[in-house]
Amino acid sequence: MSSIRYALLTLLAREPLSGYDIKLQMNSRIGPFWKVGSNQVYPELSKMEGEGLIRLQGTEQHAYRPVRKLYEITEAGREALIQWTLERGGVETVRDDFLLKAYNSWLVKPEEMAAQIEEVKKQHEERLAAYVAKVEELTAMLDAPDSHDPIASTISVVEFGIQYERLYIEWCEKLLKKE
Amino acid sequence: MSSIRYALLTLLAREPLSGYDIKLQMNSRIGPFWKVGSNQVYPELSKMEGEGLIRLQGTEQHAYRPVRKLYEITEAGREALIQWTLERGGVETVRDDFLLKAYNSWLVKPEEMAAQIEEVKKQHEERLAAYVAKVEELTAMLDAPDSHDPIASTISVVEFGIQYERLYIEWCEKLLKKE
DNA sequence: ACCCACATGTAAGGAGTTACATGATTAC
DNA sequence: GTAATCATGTAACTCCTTACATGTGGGT
Repeated sequence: MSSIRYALLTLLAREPLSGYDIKLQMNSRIGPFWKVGSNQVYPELSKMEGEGLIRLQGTEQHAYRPVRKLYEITEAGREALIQWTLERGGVETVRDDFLLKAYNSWLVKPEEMAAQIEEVKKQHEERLAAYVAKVEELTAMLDAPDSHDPIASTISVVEFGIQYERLYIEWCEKLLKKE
Repeated sequence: MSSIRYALLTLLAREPLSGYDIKLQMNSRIGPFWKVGSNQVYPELSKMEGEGLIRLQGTEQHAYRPVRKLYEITEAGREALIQWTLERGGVETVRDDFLLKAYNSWLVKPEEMAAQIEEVKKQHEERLAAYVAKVEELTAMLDAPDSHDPIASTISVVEFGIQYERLYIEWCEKLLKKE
């Protein structure tokens, strides 16, 4: 279960990063799929360093700022990540508040629900636009289609995001028609 | 934030239920969207009873078994649920392990990843079949299309599930082609 | 004046998982 | 005899969210 550590390793397998970098990438690149707060990143990095999954590559100091600690993945970390990647797990629960709210739509006035649906739809349209831009950016970076290129893997995942947002938007439209 | 209490109220708004009933319904009807364990259900029911959102409708005793406590929603509970339903919230994070694993596919041998993808695809196909059966069952129960019928709301949510599983399966197939 | 970006971290608490405890009954 | 179903509940634990704390420079 404990997947946050694999989320960190996933990013570190590609390039050395600081805790702050990881936090930023989580909230943009694989953004809406995974999120972490600083409270989880820093203690987890320490733990993982203690277990030999990552090591401190070096530190940087820019003027007045706190020391920036760059971590890199170790061979043991890479192996642990590969093992986890091939491990099988159960299907996840979706756990989306709005699905529950839709389940309650029979309780409220149709016009009030419609306003709510429109709002949710708008949020997902914004995400869709961000994903589409991301895929275009990534595709430009990838010259040859190669399944061993990390960028190709990233594109696949973001494409899932695009399909998901499209489905969500279409579903919202179907709900609006029913009201 | 997204608290379990509204999930309980959502079910109780439709019919009086015991904690055990709620647990069962969570793991079948709105199943893979939400889940609860008994550790959460029973304390939360007590809390909600104390706050006047639900009340004990009565108890049943079948032979040797523990007393079955049936709860029903109160007017205050209904109002709280309606308010929450119309409240706006942010978009949720998807948080699916397999998306992270796919993000790591560049690290592993294509044939090993393919086996993993096939396995995941199979799990989602099983879910899809369950949802399709559920929708058919619900549609048969609904005679007139009416947006104030709770069954209509349920169908909408399960239809989301169907679309989601289909998208997941198609995405798996696309991954397999890329390998 | 005030907030944001940078970069590390801690604290408090709520949410969620896994396992356990009771105890008779039915099914393999 | 082993497990599952019914029905309640507790215990121990991990995970995740929200907020705080530090401290300077740059933008509005």
